[in-house]
Amino acid sequence: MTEHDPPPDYAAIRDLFRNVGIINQLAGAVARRALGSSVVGGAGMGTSEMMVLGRSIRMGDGETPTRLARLFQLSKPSMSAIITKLGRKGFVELRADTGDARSKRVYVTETGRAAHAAAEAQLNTAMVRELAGVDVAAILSAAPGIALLKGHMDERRNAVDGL
Amino acid sequence: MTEHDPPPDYAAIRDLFRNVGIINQLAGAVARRALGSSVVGGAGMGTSEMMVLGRSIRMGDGETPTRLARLFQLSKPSMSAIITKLGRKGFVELRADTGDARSKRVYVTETGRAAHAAAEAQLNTAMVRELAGVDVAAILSAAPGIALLKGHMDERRNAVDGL
DNA sequence: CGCATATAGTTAGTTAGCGAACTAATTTAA
DNA sequence: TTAAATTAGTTCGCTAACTAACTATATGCG
Repeated sequence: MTEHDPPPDYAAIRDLFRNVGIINQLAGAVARRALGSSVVGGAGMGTSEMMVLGRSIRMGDGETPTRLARLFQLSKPSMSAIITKLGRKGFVELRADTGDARSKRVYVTETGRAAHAAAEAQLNTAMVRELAGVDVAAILSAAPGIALLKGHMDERRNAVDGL
Repeated sequence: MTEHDPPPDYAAIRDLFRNVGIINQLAGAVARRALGSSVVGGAGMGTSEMMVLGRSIRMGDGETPTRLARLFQLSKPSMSAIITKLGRKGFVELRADTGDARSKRVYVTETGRAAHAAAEAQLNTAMVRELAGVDVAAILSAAPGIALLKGHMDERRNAVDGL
């Protein structure tokens, strides 16, 4: 905290943030198009739904909506909406938490797992197509700095909000 | 284009995109808070308005809304809305294009320049506060890779949409 | 010329996110 | 032990983006 800040390079930092914003937007568009339709359960899947499904499959399901909201830095109402959509498609199931009647637990159904696998294949295909002809290693060289920045902002935000 | 793609590291790339998304979201929240109120003309300014104003001041005004939309990779209606807001605050002025009656030109007013300067100062302050205690150089090491990725996706999108 | 096509900007309607405020359940502490 | 404070999830209303479709002007070609 208490540091002798050297004059920060505003322009370079602003550029970085702006490029991050543009990448995010373009990547979102690509992902949306890839997921837009034709996923197993019919009707397609939003990128946020995909993220939640993926995390629940890879890291284990049974999380509460609030915990998922924090994990993805989304507000509780947003996560609530995402889970509702996943539920309507039959991709997740909400069960009551035995022992805390306020809480719910999110479980991925078999249908959900299949839909996620199909969607992930489409995403990977789109990603390969999107990155065709680019120096992937050069791009991945940005990963440590980006991870650092993300970690720092995460912490700060959590500090401000009191987790 | 025609390349023997080595097996791409899906997980690392997905991680990068996800971190980019989270940074974007958190940075947006910080910027929104910084610009939220108390800018010259009263009532605050959105981050997109700020971007348009900044570009028009730094690189020269008199662009058409459509060209600005393309520059920022926003849809025409979105840019239209941004310009309308800037106009209502008196930060920009729209003049007819002599020679093409369909077209308009966006000029930044003196008020707009003052508002932009004030807002930029607030943004820089917020940025310094946000990045306090972090290794800025390490973060900026991500800039080249990010710029490369952004450039690549820009090109691809323009190729797809036919500019 | 005059019609087909393309471009500039706007309008209408949708969507995904947010914050504020609410209800219900739990925990803390007087 | 009961009142106050906290936590989980939802509802409401807002904002800023999007796409699709429209109007008006420009351009290109038969």
